[in-house]
Amino acid sequence: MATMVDVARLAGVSISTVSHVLNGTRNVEKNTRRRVLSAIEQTGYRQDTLARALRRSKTDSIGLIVSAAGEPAFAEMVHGVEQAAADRGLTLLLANSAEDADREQRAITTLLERRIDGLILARAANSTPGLMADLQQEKTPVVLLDRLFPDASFDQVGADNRDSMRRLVRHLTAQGHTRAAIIAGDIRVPALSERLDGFRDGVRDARLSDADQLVLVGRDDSELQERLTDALRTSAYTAVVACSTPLAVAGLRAIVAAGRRTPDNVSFATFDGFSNSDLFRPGITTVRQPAFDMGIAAVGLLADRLSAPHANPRTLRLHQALELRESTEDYSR
Amino acid sequence: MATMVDVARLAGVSISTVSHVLNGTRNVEKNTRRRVLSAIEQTGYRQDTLARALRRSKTDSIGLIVSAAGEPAFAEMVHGVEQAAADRGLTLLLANSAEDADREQRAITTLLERRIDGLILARAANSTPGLMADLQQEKTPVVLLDRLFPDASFDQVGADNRDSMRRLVRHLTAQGHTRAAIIAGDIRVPALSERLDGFRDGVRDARLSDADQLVLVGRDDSELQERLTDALRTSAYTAVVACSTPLAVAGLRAIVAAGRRTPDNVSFATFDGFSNSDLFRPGITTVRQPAFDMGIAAVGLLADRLSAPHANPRTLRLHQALELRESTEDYSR
DNA sequence: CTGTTAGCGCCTTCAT
DNA sequence: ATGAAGGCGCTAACAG
Repeated sequence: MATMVDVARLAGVSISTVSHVLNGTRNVEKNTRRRVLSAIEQTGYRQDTLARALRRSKTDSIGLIVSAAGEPAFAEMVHGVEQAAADRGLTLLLANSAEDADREQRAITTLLERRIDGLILARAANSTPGLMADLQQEKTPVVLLDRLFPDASFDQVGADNRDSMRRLVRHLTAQGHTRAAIIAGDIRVPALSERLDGFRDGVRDARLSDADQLVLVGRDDSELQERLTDALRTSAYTAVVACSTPLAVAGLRAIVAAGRRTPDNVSFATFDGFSNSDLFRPGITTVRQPAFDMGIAAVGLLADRLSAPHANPRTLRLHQALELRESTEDYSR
Repeated sequence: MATMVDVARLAGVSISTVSHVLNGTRNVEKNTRRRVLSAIEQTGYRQDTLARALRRSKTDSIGLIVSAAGEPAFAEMVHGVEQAAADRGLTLLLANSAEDADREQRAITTLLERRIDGLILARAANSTPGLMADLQQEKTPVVLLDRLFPDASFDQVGADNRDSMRRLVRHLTAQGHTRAAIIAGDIRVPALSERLDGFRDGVRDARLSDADQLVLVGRDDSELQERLTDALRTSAYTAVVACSTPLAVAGLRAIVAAGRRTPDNVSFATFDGFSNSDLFRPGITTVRQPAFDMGIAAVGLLADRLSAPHANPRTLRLHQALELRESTEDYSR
C-alpha cells in the first residue's frame, strides 16, 4: 500500500505538501499540485483513515445500536440512518443488542473504543438507567432513537405514540366498541408504555370503564397470545389492539385460535404493522411509524450536536399516520 | 481520556507491561498484573482501537455493502451478518449502494480506506465487471453475497435459484398450467437471471412451448406491472410467477388491475415473499430465501479466508424452501 | 519477568 | 509557497 511518503518522493515534494493538497488546507502552486495529483494517481495512493483519525482524533464515523434488528421498523431505521450518514460523509458502524442489556453494554464499549464521533441508540428493553448516567459522562454525543428517556437531557427522536393511540381508540369507540383488549407487551419499553397510556386516554375520552378493558402486559409474546386466546373465548371483547408488529402476530394468531374472525367478529388494529399489507386480506388498520424518517432525523440531531456541542437537547416526536382499513370496519354489535 | 501512559505511571510499570497484560501476550507477575488492572480501573482507561489498528494493521472490522437496504431479504442478511460478526468480535461497517454503481464504488473506497479486514458485497445491479477485477487486486478479501460472479474466483454465498425455480415450475405444471407469465425483472442481477433460467428449465421439463410463456424483463417495476396487466387482460395466462418481493408487489397489483383473482382465476407464486404472509389471504406460495443464514455463512467464509488467505475460493449455494400455499391451489382450467 | 524504543501513517505548528 | 519534525496511542522486537 502506497503511503504519503511514496507520493511525496515520486512528486519530488515533502509529505507536508502532499497532505495539504489532499486536504486543501493551504495554497500550493498549481504546478506542484499537478505533480502531486499525478503521483497519487500513479502510486494508487489511498488515504489511511486510521492514521488520519488518530492524528485528528475524529473518525467521521457514527455508531448505531438497535435493540431488535429483526423487526421491520428497526430495519427501516437502520436504512434511514445509513442513508443520512452516507449523505454527510459519515461511515456507519452497526450493532444489535437483541434486547439484551449485556450485549448492549458490550456494543457501546466496542463502538466507543473505535472512537465514533457520535452514537445513535435504541436502548434494549432491560437497559438500566445507570447506563444513561454513564453515557452522560462520555464526551461522545448520544442520540436516543425510538426508545426514549424520560428526562429530556438527551437528543431524542421518537414518535407521538400516546396521541396516536388515543386517535386510534377514538376511531374504535366511535364505531361503538365498548370492550377492547390491548396487547401492550413489555412496558419497560417507553414506546410501548406510551401507547398503553394513550389507550387509557382513549378509554377515558369515551367515558368507558377501565375494568371492561383487557390490558395484556408481559415480555413473552406467546404467553400473551395464550392469555388473549382464552379471553376471546370467554369474554365479549369486540376489538383487539396490538402495540407492535410481533404483538400483532400474536394477536392475529389468538383471534384465529379463539375461533373468531376479523372483521366479522372482532375488530383489529396494530402499531407498526406489516409491509405491503394493503395487498392482503384482511387489510389491517395500522398506525404506521415513520421509521425511515426517524433514522434520518436522528442523524440530523447528531450532526447538529457535533457542530454545537452545548446547545440544548432536543426531543423530536414524529407524527404517525393512522391508516384505516377493513379490519376495523363494519362493526355492529 | 486516559492512555496507557497514565495507567503505567499509576501502576509504576512500563507501558509495555500494560500492553502485555491488556493483550495477554506475555507472562506478567501476578502482583504487577493486579496493580495494572487496578490502575486501569481507576483511570477508566479504555483501549484506543485506532492506534492499535494502526500499529497492527488489522482493524477487527468488516464491511458490508448491500444493494437494496430497503428490501426485507437484504435486511435479514444485514441482521445475519451483524450477528455472526459480533459473535466473532468483529465490528460491522454498513453501507448501501441502492443499486447504483457509483455509490457502490464510493462505499468500497470508503470502507477500504478504513482498512476493514474483509468485505462482504452484494453488488449493485449495474455494477461493472471491471469492479471485480479491481477487487481481485486488493489484498482485502471479498465475499460475494447473493449477487454472485460467474467465474468462481471469489468466495460467494448465494441460493440455489435455478433449481428452486425449476421445482416451483414443476409444481405449477403438475397442476395443469400450460401458460405462465414470469416477472423476471432486471436480469443483470445474477440471482434473477438464474431464476429465469430455472423457469425455462421447468418449461422444457414439461414439454411446453416457450412461445406460450410470457417473460417480462426490465428495470422499471411499474412498467412491468403495466405490461403484465395488459397481458392478463388479453391472453389466457393461468399462472404468474414473481422473482422478488418488489416484483411480487407489481404482480399482485397487475392481477387486481386486470380484474383477475388469485387463486380463482390465476395462480400466483413468488420468490423471497412477504414476512408473516401466513397470516393473510391469499396465502402465497413462496420460495423462501434463507437470507439470515446467508449472512451468517458469508461471515463464515470471510473468517475462513482471513485465517487461510490462499485456500481455494468456495461458492456456497443455500437451499431455499418451497412453501406451498393456497395461491397455487385448486387450479382447474 | 520487565523496560526501552522504533515506528504504524498522518496532520500541523513552526521555520524558512 | 514549501519543508522539517513532533507527536496521536499503541505493539513488538530487542535488551536486560
